[in-house]
Amino acid sequence: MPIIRVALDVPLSTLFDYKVNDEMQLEIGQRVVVPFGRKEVVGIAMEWAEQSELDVARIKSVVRVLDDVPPLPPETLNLLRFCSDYYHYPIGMTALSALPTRLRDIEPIVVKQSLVYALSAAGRALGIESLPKRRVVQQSILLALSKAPMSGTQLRELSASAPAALKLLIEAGWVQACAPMASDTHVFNDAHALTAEQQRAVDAVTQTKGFACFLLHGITGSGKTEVYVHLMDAMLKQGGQVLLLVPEINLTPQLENYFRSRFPDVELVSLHSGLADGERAQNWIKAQSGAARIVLGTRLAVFTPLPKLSLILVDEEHDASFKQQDGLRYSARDVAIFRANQHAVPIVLGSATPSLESWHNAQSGRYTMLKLTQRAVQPATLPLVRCLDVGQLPLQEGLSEPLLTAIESRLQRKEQSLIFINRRGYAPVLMCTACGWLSECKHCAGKLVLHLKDRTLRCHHCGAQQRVPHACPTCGDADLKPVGMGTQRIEEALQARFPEARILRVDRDSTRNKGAWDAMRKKIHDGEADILVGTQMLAKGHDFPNLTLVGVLNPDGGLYSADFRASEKLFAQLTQVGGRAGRADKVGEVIVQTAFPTHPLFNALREHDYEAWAQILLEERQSAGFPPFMFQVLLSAEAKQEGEALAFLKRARVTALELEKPVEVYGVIPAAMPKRANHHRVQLLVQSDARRTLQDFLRSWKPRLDAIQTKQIRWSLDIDPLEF
DNA sequence: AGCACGCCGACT
DNA sequence: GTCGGCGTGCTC
Repeated sequence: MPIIRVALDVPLSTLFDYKVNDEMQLEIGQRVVVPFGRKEVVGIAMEWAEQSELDVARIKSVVRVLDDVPPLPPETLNLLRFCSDYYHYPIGMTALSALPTRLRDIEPIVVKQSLVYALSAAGRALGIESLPKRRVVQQSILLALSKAPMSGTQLRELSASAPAALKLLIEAGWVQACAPMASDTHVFNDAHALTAEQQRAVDAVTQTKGFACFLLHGITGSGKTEVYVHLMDAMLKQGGQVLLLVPEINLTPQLENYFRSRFPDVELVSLHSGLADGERAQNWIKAQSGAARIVLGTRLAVFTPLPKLSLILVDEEHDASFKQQDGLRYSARDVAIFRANQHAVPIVLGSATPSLESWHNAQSGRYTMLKLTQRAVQPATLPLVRCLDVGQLPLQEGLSEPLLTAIESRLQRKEQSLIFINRRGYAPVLMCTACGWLSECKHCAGKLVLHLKDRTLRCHHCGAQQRVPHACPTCGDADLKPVGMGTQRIEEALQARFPEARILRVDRDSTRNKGAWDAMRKKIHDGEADILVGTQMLAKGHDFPNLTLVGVLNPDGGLYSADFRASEKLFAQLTQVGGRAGRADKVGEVIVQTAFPTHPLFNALREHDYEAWAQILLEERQSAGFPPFMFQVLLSAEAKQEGEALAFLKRARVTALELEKPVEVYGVIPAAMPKRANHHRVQLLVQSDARRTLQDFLRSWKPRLDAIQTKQIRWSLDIDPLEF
């Protein structure tokens, strides 16, 4: 009797053997329901085996094969094996975490036939004019369908009553439902002519045969998206599928609409964690069948099977959200590169501020550099960047007079200003002026942040909250002072200074409720706000057409940080937020308040010279022996008892040294946040100048780590870590 | 990871 | 006498 080896969602690095009845139609890559312990679970059939190493009596049988969805193709299984191997994460958990949740259920899914609606021959013959004008919704549906067929979901966006109106139109014979056509041609709304640089970039990619990795380095406003769109068009013409990865869910709905408007009759799906389970599974299925030609998604979309994959695009490739910070700690950008190689298709990494890893690879010739140095949009020049030395200037509630003056001039001209401060809340800490007591979290190593709006002290690490005390808990003194600035305090200070101004605060607190961020975005667009105060949430998202001033408050934490990537991140962030300033007829202005106005980061920012900055950072990294010149793995452990976590890592360290591999094993040190939610956190870094050496070491080390007795601790390995 | 089994303390 | 605490061990 044949044996199938199945991947199951358990933290063991093995597959599980099951018997398969002769009459059962089972293919590799299919989902199967198998008995496991005393439950039935879903697994993925990974490989056939001649025989099992186990006693035949102990082997159970596959209960049933799920044939609701075609099997995962061999490339996907290989991709999963690669990820399990490279990130040293159990194969079963790797494989199952790549499936949409709904497909991990033992109940088969009902695949919805994707239908599009089009004008019928009769409908075309009659013409929209013959429909009474007062049927507004029906009119708008007919108008939309006269341009291109649309799906039910797309039509629903026209109006809430579109489904009802559509039903009437179908009954009256105007409209018919049909399967989406699999034609070789598609509509491409080619609005603008490409610049010479854009055209060169497009040509370079379309002319490649097989795998190649491109780094598209384009300054803000240079039209990277236009390059993506033309590349998509070229690949769609060849009948291919395109995968576009973006950093965050926030951005997907707008991007989705944008690409729909450029390719109105092309089936496009999005994949991200914000979708309902059912919708995500249906979209995944459309991608996996090849029906969806454009797949737009966050990092999790990188695992979606795509039979006609012909191009991968990674937008804002430097963004840290491509790295998963728990479970399978993969980098979607790196996995995407592996995938492109595996499928022998080109991949384009786009950014105005590439990660040093990618920049280094482009410099050394491993990737092909494509540069967009000209702005494709008005104004033709980048914003003017000015640094204000806070050592020389008095601050009122964190704001200097020149910045306030700049804001005032915008208010007079009815233009918008954005004040960027990466701290939410009112003040980062509360202090007793008498004894020096600071509001600290009982459960974490961090400070409690003062939120005046609801008079609470809150921990941003564990979520603990308490009322603001009336007096110092240590000495009883009543004089408690907020120290430092947060978004709420800046909002308050600006409101006091400009009582007439309409100020909008945009941070995680103000956008928590569903739809709040969308509503704010609309307000900003409609000119219903004069001053925006916000965190990095505001750096991303869409263009604000009337914004001409960006003020940056206190970015200095990123200059001399213990985190060696902090200044790389800060430059990217400031470039991104600075890029919001300026409108068609007006060059933007960026004002940075800093204690270090002569820091090389600000020089580069003023000059808009990413390359010079990257050069400085690369030299620093090389001499310090950091990535991208070194490859790292971080072993982290956390436990309620600090001693337990320490003992585990010390044991792990000894084991590492005993292997006598050519890797550098550092000492056991506390994590950047040494205590979080009552768990003490420690870590151990190992690095090597070669990926292969590090992987070779890990292959020996991981099983030994698994063998160490771990009672009360949680530990994890992070390959190519971004956060420490 | 679940989810059992298993052997010691306070309750109807 | 039982309910239940979470330690340890297994899952094809």
